[in-house]
Amino acid sequence: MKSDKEVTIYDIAAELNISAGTVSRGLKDHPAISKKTKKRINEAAQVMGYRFNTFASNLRSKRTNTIGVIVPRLNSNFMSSVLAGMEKIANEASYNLIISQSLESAQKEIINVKTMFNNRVDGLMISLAYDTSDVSHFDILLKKGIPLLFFDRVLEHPLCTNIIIDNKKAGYEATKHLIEQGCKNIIHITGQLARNVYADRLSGYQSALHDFGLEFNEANIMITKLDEQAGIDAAAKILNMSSLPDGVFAANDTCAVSCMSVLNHSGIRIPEDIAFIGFNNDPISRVIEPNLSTINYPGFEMGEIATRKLISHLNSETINLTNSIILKSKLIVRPSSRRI
Amino acid sequence: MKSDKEVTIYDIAAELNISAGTVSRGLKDHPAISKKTKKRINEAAQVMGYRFNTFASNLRSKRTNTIGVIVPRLNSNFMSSVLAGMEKIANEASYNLIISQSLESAQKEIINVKTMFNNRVDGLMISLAYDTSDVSHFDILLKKGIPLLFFDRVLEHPLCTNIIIDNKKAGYEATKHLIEQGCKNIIHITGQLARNVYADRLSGYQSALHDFGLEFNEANIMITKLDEQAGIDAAAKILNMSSLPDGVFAANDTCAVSCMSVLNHSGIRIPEDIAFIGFNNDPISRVIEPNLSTINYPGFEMGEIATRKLISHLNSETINLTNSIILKSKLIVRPSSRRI
DNA sequence: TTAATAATTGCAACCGATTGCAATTGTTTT
DNA sequence: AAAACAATTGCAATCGGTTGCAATTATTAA
Repeated sequence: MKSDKEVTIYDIAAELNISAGTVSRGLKDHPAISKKTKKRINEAAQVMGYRFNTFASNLRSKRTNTIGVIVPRLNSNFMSSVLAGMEKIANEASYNLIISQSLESAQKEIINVKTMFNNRVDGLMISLAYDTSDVSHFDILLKKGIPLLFFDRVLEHPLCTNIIIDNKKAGYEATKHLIEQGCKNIIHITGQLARNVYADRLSGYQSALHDFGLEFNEANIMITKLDEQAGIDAAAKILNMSSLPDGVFAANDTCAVSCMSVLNHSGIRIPEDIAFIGFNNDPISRVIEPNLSTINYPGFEMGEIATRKLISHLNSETINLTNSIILKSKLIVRPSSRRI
Repeated sequence: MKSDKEVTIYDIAAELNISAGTVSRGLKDHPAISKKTKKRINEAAQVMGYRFNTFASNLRSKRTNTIGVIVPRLNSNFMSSVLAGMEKIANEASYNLIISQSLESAQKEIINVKTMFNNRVDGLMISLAYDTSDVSHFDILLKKGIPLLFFDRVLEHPLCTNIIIDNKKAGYEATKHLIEQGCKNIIHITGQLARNVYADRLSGYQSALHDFGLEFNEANIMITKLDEQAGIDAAAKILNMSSLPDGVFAANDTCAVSCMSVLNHSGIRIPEDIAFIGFNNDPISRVIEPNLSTINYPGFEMGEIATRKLISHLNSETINLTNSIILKSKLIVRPSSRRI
C-alpha cells in the first residue's frame, strides 16, 4: 500500500494544515495543545503509519532513554536474575537496556565503558570484573555528569550509589551458623579479595571466628575463581589435608556444590564429617543431596531496585545519587549443615 | 579543563582548516582521504575530546547498528547462555544488543516488538513466548524489510531464518535410549505444543515408540509449564498412577530434576524403577543424584551463530535470510537412565 | 611541458524532532 | 464593547553527521 518512505511529523502537519511543531507537541501530549487538535494528530499519525524517530529526537534533545549495563558475565543464575529485574523496571519506564559483558576482564570492561559512553547512555549500571583495580575509566562518564551505579561488586566512590547486601553480616551469619552446629575448623573458599563481596564475606567469617573464640588460620582461606572447577580443586586440597576440616563456607553455590559432590564420592559424610554452606541460593542448592544451606541473595530485587533508583535520579526526583542501598540477605539452613 | 560543550566534527574541521565532510570521512577511515589528513584528524579528535554522535549518524544514515533480542525470559540457564553468545559476537562486530523479555506472554511480546520497531533495530532475533499463536505483529518489521530471525522457539515463515536443533531427532534419541534400557511405559513431560520445540520432541518420542513396537498412550503425555513446580506436580501424578511408568522423558532439565527429587524422596529408585532423561544439559543435571541423562543443547553456540548470520545478512554478504540452520544436539547418557 | 588521469577535499542539502518566543485566537472581566 | 488575560498554534533555528557531485590538487603519460 504505502510506499516505504518514512512518514514524518511534516507529512502529518501538511496533511492537517498545521505546523510541525504543533504535531510534535501533540504527539507528546503537551498541555498547550488542545484536545481536539491532539485527537486529529493522533488519528492522522495512526492512519498514515507514522513512527516516531528516536534519533532525530535524541539528537535534538540530547537524551537517549537508554541505560547501559555491564556485568562480568550474563550466564550465571544470579546475574541473569538481576538482569531480568532490571529489564522489567526499565521496560515499564520505557527505557531501553544495552547490556554487555566484561567476561571478568578489566580490559574488556574499559572498552565496554567507552562504547556505552559513545552510545550516550543516560546512565550506567555496573558490576565490576574480577580483576578491575583501577577505575579511572569511569571518569569520562562522571565528568559529563552521567550517573553511575554499582551493584553487587561495587566500589566506594563519592559520586556513585552502590546497591549491595551486607556481605560482612552474611559472612558472619554463615560462619556463626556452622560454629553453632559444632564446627571448629572451617575452610572458607572465596574469590579475588579486591572485590568487596569476597573481602567482606571473609571479614564476616573472621569476626565470627573471633567472637566464638576460634583461631583464624590463614591456611583455611582458599582464593579461587569460584567456578565448578575451583570446587573440584578445593575438594582435592581438602582431602589432602593432614587433619580434615569440619566445615566449609563457600562464597558461591556453584563452587560449594561441586566441592561437595567430590567429597561425597570420596566417602565423606555431609554434614556429619564436614558441614557445608554456600552463597546465593541458586537453584542447584536445592538439588544437591543433601540440600545446601546458603545465603539468599535477592538478585531479581537487586536489579529492580538498582534500575528504579537510577531512573528516579535521571528524572531528578532525587537530588543526588551518592549513597548506598543495602538489601536484606538471609541465611537459609538446609541439611548440608544441620547437625543438631 | 574543557567546557562540557560537546566537540563536533565542525570544531575539528575549524581547528584544522578543512571541511566537516573531510573530517567525517577521515574518522570513518574512508579510502578517499589521504593518510596524512587522517592522522591529523584523529589526533585533533583525540586532543579535543571528540566523541562520535551516534544519533546524528543514525538520523542521517538510517542505520542503527543495533540488534534487538526478545526472549521469553532472561533468567534461565539456557537463555542466558544464548544471550552470552549473542553479546560476544555482536560486540565483536560493534553492534549493540537491546534485550527485552516477553515473560512468556504474547501480549508483552507484541509490545516489545513495537518498541524494537520504534527503536529502529537493524534486525531482530526472537524466541517466541509460550502462548504466541498469531504472528502478525511481525509484519511491521517485514514490511520495512527489517530482517527477522527466530531461534529455539521458532515458526515457519517464508521470509525468516530459523536457528534450531533437530528437536524431533533429539526426542527420538532420548526415547530410543530409554527403550534400549528396557523401558516400556514412558511418560513424556512437555510444554505447550504450539511451540515447535515441544511438538517436535513429542513427535520424536512417538516415532521412537512406533519404531520399537510400543504403543502410544495419550495419557502418558503431560503438558505443563516445565518449571520446578511442574516437575513436582508431575511426580505427584506419577505416584498416583495405577501402574507406575518405568521411564520419564522431560522436555527440560529443571522439570526433570524436580520431578526426580520428589520421586526419590518417595522411595522410588532411579534408574531401577524409573529411568529419567531431561533436555538442555543444564548444570543441575550434573548435580542431581543420580546424575541426569539429557540432551546437550548448545545455547552459547546458538547465540553466536544466530548473531553471525544476522549480521552477515545486514552487511548483505548473504542475499537472503530464508533458510534454517540446524545445530547439532547430542544425547548424554548419565546414571539416571543407565540400567544395563 | 602539457594533457590526461587519479587522488583528495569541499560544498551544501539533507535526516526529523525539539523548543523559545512571537503571533494569533478565544475567554473573561469591567 | 474594549481591555486584559489565557489558551493555542506557528516560526525557524538547531542538534551533528552523511554523501553525491563538483572542484581542486597531485601524478603520470605523452
